[in-house]
Amino acid sequence: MPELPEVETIRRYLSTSLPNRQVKAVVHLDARMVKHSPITAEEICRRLTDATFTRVDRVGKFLLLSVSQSEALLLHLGMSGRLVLEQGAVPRRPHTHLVLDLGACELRLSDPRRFGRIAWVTEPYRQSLHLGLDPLSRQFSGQALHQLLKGRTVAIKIALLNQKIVAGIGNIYADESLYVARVHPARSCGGLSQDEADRLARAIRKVLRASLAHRGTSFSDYVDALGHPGDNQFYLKVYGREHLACGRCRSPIQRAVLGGRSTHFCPRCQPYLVASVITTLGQGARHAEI
DNA sequence: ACCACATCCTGTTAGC
DNA sequence: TGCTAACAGGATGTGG
Repeated sequence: MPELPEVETIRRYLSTSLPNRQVKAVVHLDARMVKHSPITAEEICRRLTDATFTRVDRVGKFLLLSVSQSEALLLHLGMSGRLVLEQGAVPRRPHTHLVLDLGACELRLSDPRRFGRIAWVTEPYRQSLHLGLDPLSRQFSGQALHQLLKGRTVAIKIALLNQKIVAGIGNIYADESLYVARVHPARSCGGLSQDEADRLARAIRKVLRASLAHRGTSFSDYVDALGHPGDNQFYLKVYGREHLACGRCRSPIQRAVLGGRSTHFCPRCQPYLVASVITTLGQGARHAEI
């Protein structure tokens, strides 16, 4: 699933190859992929035709292919989206929903499950997308995270998936980050201490940066803009590792369902009860015995 | 404001 | 072996 590291890997390649390229023609655009767009698929085709890309940005898991100071093509890869630059002679994959003729090559978006999205956006982008902090931005810190989670009751895993709080984390990196931070995924997010929020913020950055260095996680569909898979799936510590030994304590990794999403964690390294509560319970038990 | 749950979609896999 | 049903999940919409 393309999350921040995967989308950023694609962005880095496209930002070296797309700017100054002109769209000779919109060869194909499936209107079913155009969602929450202020203009129709037909109008998107009109604005793209003969337009020249100026820059490529990422906001959370969204890609923004700008054609001017204030207008951009917005792409989201959903679950199974692939965005690749290919020669026109290369056969198109099934479920290809967008094809832009760039002269020397084609930019193609395919997405079997169609959870992705194509839209047109105008400045200011970030406000219109209602996204929270980018975890790789300067503003993201343990203190900022603690503040964002304060007063909420949802499980921390669910909060991390909420793009309005932090933008870019998906199911894989939520589980990986909580494992590194040693925080149980079902803990109420508002109940995290400042120290735990600090650990979690550091873990999120570490996990995302490591994945970026491995050019993303290719668990099922993800490939980069050249069609190559990433390597980070070989470095996952909990995701997809149910029943396998925890790398720290050898306990079997557990899988649970949280908010309808499969959730992987080490029950020993990520205790549901924090140390201070266990101490209190212990004292209570002693009192009870006396 | 916050939260739980349903919805979209198709390829893959588990189960009978 | 071959069919059907369950499962995977990001964002959004609805109802509480």
